[in-house]
Amino acid sequence: MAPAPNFGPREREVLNAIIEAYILTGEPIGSRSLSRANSEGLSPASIRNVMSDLTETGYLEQPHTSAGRVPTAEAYRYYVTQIANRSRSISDVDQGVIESGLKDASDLAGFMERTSHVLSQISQRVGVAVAGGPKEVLEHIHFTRLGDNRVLAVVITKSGVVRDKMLRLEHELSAADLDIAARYLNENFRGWAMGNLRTELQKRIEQERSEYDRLMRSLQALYKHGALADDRHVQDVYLEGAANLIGNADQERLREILKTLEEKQRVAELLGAYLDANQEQVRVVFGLEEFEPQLKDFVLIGSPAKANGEVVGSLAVIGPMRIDYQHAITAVSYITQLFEKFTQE
Amino acid sequence: MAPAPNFGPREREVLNAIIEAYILTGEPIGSRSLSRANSEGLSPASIRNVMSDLTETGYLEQPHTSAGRVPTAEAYRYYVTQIANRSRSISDVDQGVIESGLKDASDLAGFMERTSHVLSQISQRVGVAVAGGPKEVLEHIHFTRLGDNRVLAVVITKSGVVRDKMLRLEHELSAADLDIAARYLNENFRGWAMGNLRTELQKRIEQERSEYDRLMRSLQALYKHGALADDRHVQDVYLEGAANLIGNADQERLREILKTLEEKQRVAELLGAYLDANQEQVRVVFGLEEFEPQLKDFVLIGSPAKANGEVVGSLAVIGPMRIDYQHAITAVSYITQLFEKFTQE
DNA sequence: CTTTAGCACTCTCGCACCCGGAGTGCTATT
DNA sequence: AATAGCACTCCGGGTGCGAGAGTGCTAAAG
Repeated sequence: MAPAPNFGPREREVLNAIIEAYILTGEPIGSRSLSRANSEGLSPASIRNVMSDLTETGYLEQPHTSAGRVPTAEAYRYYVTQIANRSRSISDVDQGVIESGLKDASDLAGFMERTSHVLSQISQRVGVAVAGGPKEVLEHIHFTRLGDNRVLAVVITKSGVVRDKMLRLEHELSAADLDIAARYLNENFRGWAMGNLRTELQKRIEQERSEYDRLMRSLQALYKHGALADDRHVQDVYLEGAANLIGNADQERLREILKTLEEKQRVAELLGAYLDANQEQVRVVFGLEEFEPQLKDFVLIGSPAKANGEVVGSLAVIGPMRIDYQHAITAVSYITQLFEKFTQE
Repeated sequence: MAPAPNFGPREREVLNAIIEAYILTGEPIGSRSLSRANSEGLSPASIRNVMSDLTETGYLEQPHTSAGRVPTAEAYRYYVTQIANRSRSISDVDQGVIESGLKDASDLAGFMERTSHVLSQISQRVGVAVAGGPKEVLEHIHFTRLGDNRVLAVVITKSGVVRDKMLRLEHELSAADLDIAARYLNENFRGWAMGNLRTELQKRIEQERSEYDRLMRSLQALYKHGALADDRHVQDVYLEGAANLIGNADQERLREILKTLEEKQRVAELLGAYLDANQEQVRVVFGLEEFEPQLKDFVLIGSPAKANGEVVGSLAVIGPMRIDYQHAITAVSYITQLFEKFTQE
């Protein structure tokens, strides 16, 4: 509750010890076992007093009277601020897992897929990687006639995301018309962010009142049918490790969670909502239930993925609050760096 | 066991009744309740005799003595042959679900994604849709320079699958070189199956001994780096409804199954292995454990998806043997027809 | 005033036990 | 051949009990 907890060193140590023990074992921690584990010597009774205080200030909970204590969301929040100040060097074994997992990724899609895999492996939770978004920059666009009034639009962005969409037009457009439209877009908009491009193009189409301008008519038809993709359909989501959630909840809850995570676009929105383009570090977000009630007591550990300074995706671990934060944070951080190297020209 | 079961009408009826009741309730079926449900009147004792026979011939099992009977794989196999002869008309409500679920699919990827969703919804099991494969026919290929020796290859197939791959070449190729290579491929190989195309191209490259042929050198570089995609990386897999498997197995088993289904390429292989290009109907496959031990006691209900006569993907429902076969079969069958309409020129 | 030891109390969990319900197999009867 | 009756089996749920772990409180010790 208190945003700036008034802990003495005693309280802090006990709290940290409880959190770490709980993350390890998953079972409520009692004063006796804690005193035994922590060789510093501090009798169970004293620990009990501290625990009692921490329970009152809302950092600990008891599943039932005469059970051990369990950390609350507030406790984890505090714990993470502690961790942020520690050394952030990644362990050798994690580094090995990541590099061997990502080494033969050749394209962006492959990199993202492997990233979600590696993240789930290291964290033993759910790994997510999202590619794309409205900030993506146009590299090249191409239209292909498929006959029967259908056109396939392929958009390639600078970071290497490829987006294709089949359009069903009302009227036939000739191959020449399509070529002209593509050339116009490539020449005028190469290097534009997709979001800006869409609004600008819309403006130009509206300004061009002469109904007989052949090019503009083509563009309008193509644009109207979504050749440049809507914001929400422009993201690839790679998600792995759902199986790791088994055992953390009862069946009904588990089913709800899996259903939620299966809606990949929703997951992409989640990351988008909580990860900030300006953030420099990995962010740990509690309170996901504000966005999605099913994810109560879950935590998001994520970072935007940048290519040449622009955000082109995000990486994250999602799981229950009982999670090895140190591991997860360093892993996300490390992969973020690899991503920048991977995509830089 | 017996490939041609020597059932009298009595046995057949009892067996069918047991299977249907078990599919409905999921609990072992006893003679008493069966006699009560089936108003035809046939005393529990008589039913017991029949059951006893069926147990000996391997069509029924008892979880333990003095429990009801449960159908074996053999029983389901037999049951499905029965169903194949019944009316295959789809129910109105299923039809509604399918059509509303698929109606605003504009491109192939969207269609397949919705298909997996709809299939999982109707069957209450796992829905799978796979797009692509070596039989896909080339419509158009395009190369884009991305700088730093990297080239993005985009392959569009006749049915609308788009496949992109980023290549890292040893030597730079100019935009002009890439255009020439793309034009060569488009002019010579449009309409070829990707599998044949690859082998033919390889042959031509080898025949062309003159090291100084610029075009062939470009093609070789592009081909070597997989511009035309390997067989196994050429398939998009859409899988939904994993959450529906909860409750059908204990936690450990469930975890294994989810892990297995997360390996999408493996799932694609599974469908490829059991669905035959020549089959005209929906196929029901038991004994998946031969392919993947984790899928013991699971069943595959699937069909290849054809576009203009060529197999370009597959649709299926996967789940435990206790499944509503009638529903699932008609749904897969119906969507297969929709798919053909959707893709035909 | 803080820390610690002691003690009574509480709650869960595992185990043994019992009993009712559902189902079976067998036998005698129609 | 079909059925009614009957003894038997097994699971599952409910109950009772004791061990273990943990707590809160109080009183003594530093």
